[in-house]
Amino acid sequence: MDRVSRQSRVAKLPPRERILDAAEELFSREGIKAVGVQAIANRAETTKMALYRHFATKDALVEEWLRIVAADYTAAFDQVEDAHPDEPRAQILGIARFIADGLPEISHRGCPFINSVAELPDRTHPARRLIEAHKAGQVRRLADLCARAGLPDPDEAAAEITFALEGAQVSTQNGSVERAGERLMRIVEAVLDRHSAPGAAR
Amino acid sequence: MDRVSRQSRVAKLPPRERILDAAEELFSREGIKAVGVQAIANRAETTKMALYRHFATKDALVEEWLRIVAADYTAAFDQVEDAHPDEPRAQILGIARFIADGLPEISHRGCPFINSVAELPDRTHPARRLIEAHKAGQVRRLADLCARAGLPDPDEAAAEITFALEGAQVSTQNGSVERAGERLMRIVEAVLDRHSAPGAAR
DNA sequence: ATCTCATGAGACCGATCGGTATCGTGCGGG
DNA sequence: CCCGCACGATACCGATCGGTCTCATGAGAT
Repeated sequence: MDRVSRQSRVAKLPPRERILDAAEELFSREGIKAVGVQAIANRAETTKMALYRHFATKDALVEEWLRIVAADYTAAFDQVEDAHPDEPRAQILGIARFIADGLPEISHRGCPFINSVAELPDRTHPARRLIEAHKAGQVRRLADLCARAGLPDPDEAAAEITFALEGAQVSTQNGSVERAGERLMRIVEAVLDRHSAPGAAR
Repeated sequence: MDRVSRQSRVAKLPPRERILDAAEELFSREGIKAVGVQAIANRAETTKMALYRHFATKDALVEEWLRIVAADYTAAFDQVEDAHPDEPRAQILGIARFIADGLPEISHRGCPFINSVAELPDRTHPARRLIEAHKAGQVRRLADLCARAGLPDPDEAAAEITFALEGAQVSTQNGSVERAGERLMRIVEAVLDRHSAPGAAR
């Protein structure tokens, strides 16, 4: 995610890095199918040949791009957890805050995973497998935090929080809900409260 | 939504209908960009020329397809509301039930609107405008029902329900959450309870 | 019986797709 | 010093893209 801010122009990085930067920019802005390898090479100020020297196929580049995005998310979540050691509730809220704060930037462009899955209907495609593994890992991670927070049904709580996180991104992308960030935070707090309330299991 | 079940083959419908049926099938299964007009014509057992006699461009066909899908959803919601006249809470739960019941069918294919937005990054594209208008209308509709149900903050409640509906579809598509339907229903019930509770405004 | 017009069939267009081959050049390590 | 190798530029490949054109045919209305 901090990969985007790199200036990437004057002090030229090696071609492979420039290609990945260009792919990040173009894939997340226009979509996978809408971007040709020539366009990526142009934006990376290199050539198609150089691209194919580092990546076997376009699909392999897509996969590597998604692998990096997933790693960035995971690293960001690690950082949030480290900021609140042994405070699972604060860690969950920190993750929600991280997504909420990202909404304005993501606005109308959308989550790269959600968008990419839409373009990868084949569940056996390596890139799609990567996304599904990443998302499943995030849900497990949330469930783990919920368990550590002492919630009696951590899987249910994690699922509810996940729905809210994904829904907030989708609804921001299509502009149907305003102030999605604040609402997202309120929802997550409410989920935590409801699940930790003693007799409130419906 | 019932358009899918049409047999559409032996007792041939007029070409325009067959083309729209083929578009529904292929666009929702493979995505917009992944499907060529030739493939649509083939599946509709007609020709590209016939297709272009009824639709000015591929984009126009995409737009018409989405218009029909949106109308189908709206009609389904109408039907749910009619089934529970003057019972806004039951109407809201009925809408959630409708989405929850659709999850297994949608499974791994995803919501056509969410998927299409991912392939339409240009917010001025007519098809994207149509989707955004539809989604905004659904949120307004939910907020209206929430208001009629006497909830003190109908916009907030509608946003929370919307997040849950969208999130459930996304998480079902990428396989990260099991039994999403049951969980969706529990969330919506909890949102209604929390917002109708007297002193519970945080 | 005839006229009309939507249809079906298929060739064709320029552009672009993902991917490959060729060749020149320049920089860095032995 | 010079040799190897990654790089850049360019041309090319077959396939497919969205979209157009021509023409034969067939069913319905008059």
